[in-house]
Amino acid sequence: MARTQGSHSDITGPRVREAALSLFARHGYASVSMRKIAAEVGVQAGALYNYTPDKQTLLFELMRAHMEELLAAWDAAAPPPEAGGQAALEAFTRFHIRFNTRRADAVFVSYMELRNLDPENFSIIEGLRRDYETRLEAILSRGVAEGRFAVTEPRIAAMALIAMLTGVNTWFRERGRLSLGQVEALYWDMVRRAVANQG
Amino acid sequence: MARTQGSHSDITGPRVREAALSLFARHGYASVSMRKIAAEVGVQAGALYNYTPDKQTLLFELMRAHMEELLAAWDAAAPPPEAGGQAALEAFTRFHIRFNTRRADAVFVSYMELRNLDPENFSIIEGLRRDYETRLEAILSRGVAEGRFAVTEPRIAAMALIAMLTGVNTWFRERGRLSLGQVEALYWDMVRRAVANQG
DNA sequence: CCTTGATCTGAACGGATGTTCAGATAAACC
DNA sequence: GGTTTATCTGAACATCCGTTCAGATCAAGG
Repeated sequence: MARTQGSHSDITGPRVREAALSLFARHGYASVSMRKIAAEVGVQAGALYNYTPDKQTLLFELMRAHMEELLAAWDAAAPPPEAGGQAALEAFTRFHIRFNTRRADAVFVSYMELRNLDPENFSIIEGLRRDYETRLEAILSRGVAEGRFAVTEPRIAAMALIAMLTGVNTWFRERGRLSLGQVEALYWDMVRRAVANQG
Repeated sequence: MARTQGSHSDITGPRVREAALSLFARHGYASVSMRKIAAEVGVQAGALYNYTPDKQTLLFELMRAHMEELLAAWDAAAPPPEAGGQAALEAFTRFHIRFNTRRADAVFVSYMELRNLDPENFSIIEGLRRDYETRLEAILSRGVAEGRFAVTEPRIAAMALIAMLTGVNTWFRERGRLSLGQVEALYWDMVRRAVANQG
């Protein structure tokens, strides 16, 4: 087994993943060869196999790591259960925009390359995605129980809101006209009204 | 030039495009070889070059046709300008869901394969996409002028709503629990409230 | 200082890729 | 019915693919 001791592989491993993520996001998994990834790292193609058993696993591990970091980050940032549904929904909205815009490559790859996953790998990633949707669905249901939200189909509303929020990535640029805080406020306004009880 | 007379090429041309669209949607442009498309049509790979100059043009024409049909279909379905912004927004919402769910493959390809387009082809498709967003932006601005919508950033709201509506494609299935009409109603409810003036 | 073991190179493998083209095929026209 | 013309085949092309592996390299540990 490689990487068991403190050699420079502890550096090269992350560099392989970074190069792969960046290239997969820009050109697509199928269009990026192991030789191109190796060239980006400054190494020959064969050396990559010290860090991944094959190309498919490299893709899968990138996606799995991203989804698990997403879930862990939200679980760490979520308000306590005694907070109201409204507060939780605002926190979720702002969290999702902030987290996803900082990891645009990983978000992009985790969505676009699903069909290049082996069936077993696909269902694992799909399961993690469902877990994330379920977090939002629970918030919406809580708000309905409190009488503050009017949402007849919480699961579908959760998917709709996540799609809307993830869409920020297609146009947001760090140095654009609007700051991240302004974008969060704009979207939170739409989210709040979309599910509010009195409208 | 091929296809100038009434031979069976008038049949084969569309069959090539259908096979390519279906395969591109399922496996991705880069993963689908000309030989696989040819096999789906029941022909050898070389024969495809009677219908497209190369693989890139085949992809581009699929995307261009889809975007132009989308714009034409909306322009034909849009309420007259004297109709209110609210009526136009409802029409847009229902149109977008209906049109996109019936052409899931084309929608999928036109979004996922953008990075596999040559730069010139990319900017043409991007322009058509902007045209479509502008249609919705104009509706939102009209509603604001009428005092019925509260939208401070119509362009961003348009992109947000389109992202939400297109997300239907990721989960909607023809024979699922909800009919297309019910889905339209659910999303129209969220769209209406997200931009409504009084909330 | 010598051994150990992780890491990398460079070549090789079988196969797939987009595209071209000479020649076969067959349908449409005069 | 013979000719034209569109269409298709089947082979060939140069190139790239993921992956393997014997041997070189080189830093660390005893």
